[in-house]
Amino acid sequence: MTQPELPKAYDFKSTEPRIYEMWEQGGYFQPWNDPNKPGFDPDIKPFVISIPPPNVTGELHLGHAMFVSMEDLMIRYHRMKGIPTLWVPGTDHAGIATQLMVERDLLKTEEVTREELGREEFVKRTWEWKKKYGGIITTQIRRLGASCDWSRERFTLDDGLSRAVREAFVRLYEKGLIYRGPRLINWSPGLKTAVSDLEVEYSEEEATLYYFKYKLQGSDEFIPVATIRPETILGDTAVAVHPDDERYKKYIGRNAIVPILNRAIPVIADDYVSMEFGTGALKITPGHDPNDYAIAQRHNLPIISVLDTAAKVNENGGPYKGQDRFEARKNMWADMKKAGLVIKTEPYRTTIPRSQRGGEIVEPMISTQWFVTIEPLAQAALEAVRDGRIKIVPERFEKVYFNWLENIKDWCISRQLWWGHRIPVWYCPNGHMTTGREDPTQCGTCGSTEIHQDEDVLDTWFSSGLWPFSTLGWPDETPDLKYFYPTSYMETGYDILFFWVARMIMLGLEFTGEAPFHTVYLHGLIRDEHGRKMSKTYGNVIDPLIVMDDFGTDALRFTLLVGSSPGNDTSLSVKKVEANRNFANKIWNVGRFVISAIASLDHRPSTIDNGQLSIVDRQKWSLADSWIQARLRQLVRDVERLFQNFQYGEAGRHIYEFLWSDFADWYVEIAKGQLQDEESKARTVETLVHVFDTALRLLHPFTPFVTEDLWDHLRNAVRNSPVFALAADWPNALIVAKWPEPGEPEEWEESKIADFEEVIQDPVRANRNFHAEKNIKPSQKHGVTYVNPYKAELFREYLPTISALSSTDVEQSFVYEQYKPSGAVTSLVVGSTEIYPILSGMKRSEGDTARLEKELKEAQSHIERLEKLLAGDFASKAPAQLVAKERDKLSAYKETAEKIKAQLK
RNA sequence: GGUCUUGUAGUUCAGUUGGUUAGAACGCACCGUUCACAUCGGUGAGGUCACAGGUUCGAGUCCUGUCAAGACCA
Repeated sequence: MTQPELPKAYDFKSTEPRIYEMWEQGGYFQPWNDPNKPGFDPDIKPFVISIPPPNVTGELHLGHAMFVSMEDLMIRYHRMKGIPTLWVPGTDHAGIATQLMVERDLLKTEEVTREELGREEFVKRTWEWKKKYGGIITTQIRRLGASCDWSRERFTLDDGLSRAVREAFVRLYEKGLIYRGPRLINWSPGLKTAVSDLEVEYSEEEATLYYFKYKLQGSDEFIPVATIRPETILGDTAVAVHPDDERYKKYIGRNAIVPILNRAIPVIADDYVSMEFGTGALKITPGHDPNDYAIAQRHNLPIISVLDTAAKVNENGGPYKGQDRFEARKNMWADMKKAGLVIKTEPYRTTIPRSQRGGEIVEPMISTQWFVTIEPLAQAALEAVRDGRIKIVPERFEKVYFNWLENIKDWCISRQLWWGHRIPVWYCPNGHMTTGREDPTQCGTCGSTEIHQDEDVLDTWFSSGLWPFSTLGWPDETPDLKYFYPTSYMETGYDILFFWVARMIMLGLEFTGEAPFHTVYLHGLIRDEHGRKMSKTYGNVIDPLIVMDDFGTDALRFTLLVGSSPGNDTSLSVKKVEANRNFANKIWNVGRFVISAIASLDHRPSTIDNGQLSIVDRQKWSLADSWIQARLRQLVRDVERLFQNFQYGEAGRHIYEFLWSDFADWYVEIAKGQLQDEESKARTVETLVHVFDTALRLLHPFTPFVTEDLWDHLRNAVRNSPVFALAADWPNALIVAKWPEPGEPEEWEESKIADFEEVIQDPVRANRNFHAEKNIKPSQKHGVTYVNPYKAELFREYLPTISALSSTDVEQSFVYEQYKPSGAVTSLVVGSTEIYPILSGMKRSEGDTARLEKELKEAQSHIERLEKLLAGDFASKAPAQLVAKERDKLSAYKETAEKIKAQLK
């Protein structure tokens, strides 16, 4: 049976879409145990991940590539383990981000603002925008190979999820955990909306500290005060000093006069004021500063707001009314200067609150907003992690999580936007509020029909906080919710631990009574090759789509997965991706070799009579066969252990190492010889198939495309060959092939590995090294004499293998237990083996002697070190096994040293 | 100010119950290719594991401190 020739290089461009199509059409992304289908077994525990929903109108960036690669790996691993596996995909409406995008576009294309368009029309346009561009991100996620169940795709503004949001709001409202009221919040003047504490970023910047005089009423005395924001003087309602401050004690209880406005305000005493800092006196602006707000609460001070929603001075600002906050600052200071109230200004480094979106300076303002009373929710969320119901990987983030929840403030959930879930509360002219699961037609208190709905929408994170269960049908007790909830892992970046993860935990516990997942795995952020943040200004942004075009999805995935460890940032360079493209190509070519070997079995070999495969008969294995099988068994164990510990990168490196260094560089080279021999041919093919098949399975979660495609070719080749029985229980696609099960370590593994190293690897390396050193070309075949007192038999048996791998002449080579060369000939010593290349006219040179001396020195230093070690407390206190190991090492070094000494005589 | 992370080869990083003079990739130097692969093979150079103490028979790994870079929270 002839196989169609595979191309010399792996062609990811044509392969990836074809394979993805095959998976999706094959229904492999759907859980095999499905509560909506016949034959469902509720007792089998599923593995579930909810995708961190990307912005519906977003474009793929490396952050997406990272989480998709990581989650797909987790999903594929569990799927191959035979567990019913569900990965729920979906997108987020991303209130501010999307609204801004649409607004910008409308302004550009139609030159209209959203206000001109009106709310209804604007929301309609945004939906159109979503329909037009909403598919881009999911298409791109598919390109990454994401094996999520697209039949269960959700969007946060879908009817179902909107109903969940409504239900959640109403329940919290009815429980008294949601309230509305004026509070000091963070206001974004550009976006004209409130933002939560989390959406404010603090950056350290150069600012100016303004010192001025707060005159006391009816006197020329004054208290010196400093401020960063002079315009807020307009809203001052007190001057505060420390109660023990000798300088200002006498003024407590008197009145001070607000500059320009000439309002009288009290001088108060409060412990909060630091005597050492600045002038030791503080102006209190409760309307525009959180600390001042707290002080005002303690002292029952009035609160004056001096800015409007655009951060322009309002009617409380007297002459500055209508001026922008920064303009008013300048003008006011000039006026104060004229009035002789200015002391000085000095540069000052301070933290400035800026909007996470857009970067404008956020203004603390008094505003009527909706809040969630967070304390009871936070307590429950703390408890869930403390008692181990939820585990965070890596563990150190638990501390960060505790810290945040222990100091949490109420969550401002209303946003003055149009794109989002509108707050389900209606007001009547009598000031009553009505909420409910259905839209009311009249006021629930007074029955008035003149009701209108709250204009605001909910914070985007309110809906994403419900994501793990809202996507499964909550609040309905759907079959999906019953079976797939709680989910298993929550995998995401540590940057949204508070924004998203903590809120999912709080809301999940509140609404379902259960932790929404049992494990939180946090990955790091991706930086450029020098560890810098990627940003458009630096111009160091790597576009995953271009990388995939150039090197393939597998290469990108492998790079991200292997280059990262839990919770740590990772640097990505295109070079690394290129190297991993080479890895994909390497596997491809190893596959071509294995397949061609299978195809070369043109008749039924005697070794596989009666369907009995020789693979199970270890007696017939060559040393190389045993070695690669032992290494494979080790690999399977290592990978399993590392996966259990979330060490995915390390697992990937092990597989890479095995495939490239062990399998391709050694076993395949040896197999070439074994395939020439009718006696060993079939057994070798079986070994090649078994090892390669297993390795492909292990690698599949990392690089799904190339492994799936190769495995398909492999299976076809096996099925059409005399060794067809090897693939008897293989399924139709690698994606659902059985994950290799680790076996207990067996006695023979270590000894075979040791033999292989001593009899094959070490001599071959020694010969190659010698050839490189002497510049001997592979075509210059020569014989070699090997001398080993313990394993001469093995050396004799594998002399052809050693010779083939080291380009020496097997016919002219010999093996002895004992041997005394005549005269000073070239020699190599490795372990207990002496190697004498047989070369006419090749006498020992100075270089050879120098090399031997260097090796002797090395051996002697080891001997010295080990003798010292074994003479000390190590021998009595260390585990016996370890001591024995070191003793063996010592005697081996001694033997080597003796042999080298003999050579040098 | 508080908490945390990182500091290992020229570069980017591994190195998870402490086990014995440290690994990979890329880069570099030299050699090589008829039959899986130049997206390749072979050989080699390159590190006092930031620094100083401590615990231990034994420390890159644990503890303390210092220095440097960074993150988060105030």
